[in-house]
Amino acid sequence: MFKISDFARLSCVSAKMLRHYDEIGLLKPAYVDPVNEYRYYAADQLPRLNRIVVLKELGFTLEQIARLLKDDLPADQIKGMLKLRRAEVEQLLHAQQARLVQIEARLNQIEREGQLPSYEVVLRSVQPMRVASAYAVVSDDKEIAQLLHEVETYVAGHKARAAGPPLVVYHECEDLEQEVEVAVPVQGAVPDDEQVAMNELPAVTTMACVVHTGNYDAICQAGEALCRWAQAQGYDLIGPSREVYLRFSAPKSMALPAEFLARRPGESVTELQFPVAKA
Amino acid sequence: MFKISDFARLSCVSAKMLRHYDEIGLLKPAYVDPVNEYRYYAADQLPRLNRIVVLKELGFTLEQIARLLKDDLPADQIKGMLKLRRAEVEQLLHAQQARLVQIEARLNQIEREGQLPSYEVVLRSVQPMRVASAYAVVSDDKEIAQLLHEVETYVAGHKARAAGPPLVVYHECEDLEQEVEVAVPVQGAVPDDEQVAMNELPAVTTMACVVHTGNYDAICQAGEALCRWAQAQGYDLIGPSREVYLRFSAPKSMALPAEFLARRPGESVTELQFPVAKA
DNA sequence: TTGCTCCTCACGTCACGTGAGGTGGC
DNA sequence: TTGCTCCTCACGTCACGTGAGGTGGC
Repeated sequence: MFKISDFARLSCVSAKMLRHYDEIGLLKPAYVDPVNEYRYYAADQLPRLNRIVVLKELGFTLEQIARLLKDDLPADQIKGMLKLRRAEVEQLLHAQQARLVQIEARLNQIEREGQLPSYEVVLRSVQPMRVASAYAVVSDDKEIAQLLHEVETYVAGHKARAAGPPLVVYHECEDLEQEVEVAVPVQGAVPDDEQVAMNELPAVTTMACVVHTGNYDAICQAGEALCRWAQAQGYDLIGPSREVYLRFSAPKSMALPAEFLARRPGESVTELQFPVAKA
Repeated sequence: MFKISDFARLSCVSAKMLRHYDEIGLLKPAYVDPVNEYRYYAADQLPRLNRIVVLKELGFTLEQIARLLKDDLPADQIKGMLKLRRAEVEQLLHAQQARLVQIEARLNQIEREGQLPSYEVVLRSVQPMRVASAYAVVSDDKEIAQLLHEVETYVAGHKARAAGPPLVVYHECEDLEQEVEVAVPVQGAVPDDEQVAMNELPAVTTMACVVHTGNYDAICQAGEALCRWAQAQGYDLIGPSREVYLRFSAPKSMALPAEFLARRPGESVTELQFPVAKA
């Protein structure tokens, strides 16, 4: 019989860990002195402890190890747990590889530009959205702002609550003529008129997003950053892109109603969203 | 300004996480209502949050992210942290790959034998050890047991405390003649005589160990398991092997003193130790 | 007798998730 | 007014590490 520190030395497992394994019932000492509660381990407990150590190195949790070490556990179940673990490790492996690629991309990028990128691209999935929206073919941002104002006024006029920031969906582009859908998410519904109607924007599984802050005229920079990112990561654009106005501040050149501008102080904040998929 | 749930929806970061980031000072809301403590976030806080999300995906801790986001952090430091992270990820990657190999080996093994292996091999490093030991050329286990008894008696006779289980080091082997060192670790020292002397067993960085329980005559099975393991893992034997008697029970054929046997009840437990290195 | 070893709490780790219980806002 | 949202605790996670404070063993 060995005292805990001797058994710890023999097995290269710390006394604290041995106490922990005792506590959770994974490896009970062969004998516990009833007077002073000293733990005593028998030599033939070492194989079990070694097995615990090895299974831990394979990445099993202590709870899983306890299950694996039940002596009546059929080989099929053991195989099942190993296969599960294998799948998890493969998963982790791919995640780490992806990480490594991202880190290296960032290192290269910082090498070139001397700082963290000005635009961060994040992937997310967006839910379907009920919107009041108006379609139009426009060639100018000013027209979009104007239309947006109209849709918002219409929604407000019908006592519907806006359920999120307004946005524009860029449907088709021919020459300089752009078909856009100017949309305001709403809870509930508003009646249709000739211009505004209730629509549902579809869900998008993988949306690449980038936020542009400041002068709206420079938003094309954000778009370029997003395109470069998609290219580098091997993503393709697979649907109409969106522009979400998280904070709206119209360029000075736009003559918009004063009350419209007053409600949107500070620099504009716009999010570009590109539906993408791996090429 | 957005309420926490709106900002959570926009960013795909849970409200709980936002509160957490507030608490640790990573992302404070732009405004907190002094009356009801409601948090309000500004649209232009989204780029920072996106950056947090992206850096988290790279595997940085929140504390590291906080450091990375200090606006006066020089590019060199950012590069340094990225390189450090890259090294860690590469490390993890290799560890996962090694794991995967081990898991697959185990799956194959269980496929063949229908159960977990009877012997678990573990790697550990062993410290140098002060021992009282006797050299001998033997051809029979019985002689070893006899010699061990003599060394133990000698140590006990000089009132030295045994500092661990006795062991045998297998130094050289020619034909059937085996040069062995029978050793008892001691604290302090004993005087030398013609047979027993103080020696130091060297440290071993990588010792492949396997525990054999039960009939000592079958210990060669453990040795074979260890050899197969070393072969499969690409390890070479690089020094004299050891046999540690964690619990000694002599085969019936050995005529050992009764008092010697009486102190060692139950089945014998022996650990084989092979110093190894990657081929 | 002295120092060493063992014991049992209790707290910390890391990044939140999950209630509990209570209050403000539309 | 009702239900929704927000708030602050407090506890749990996972596998221990790190003391604190006290007692037994040689």
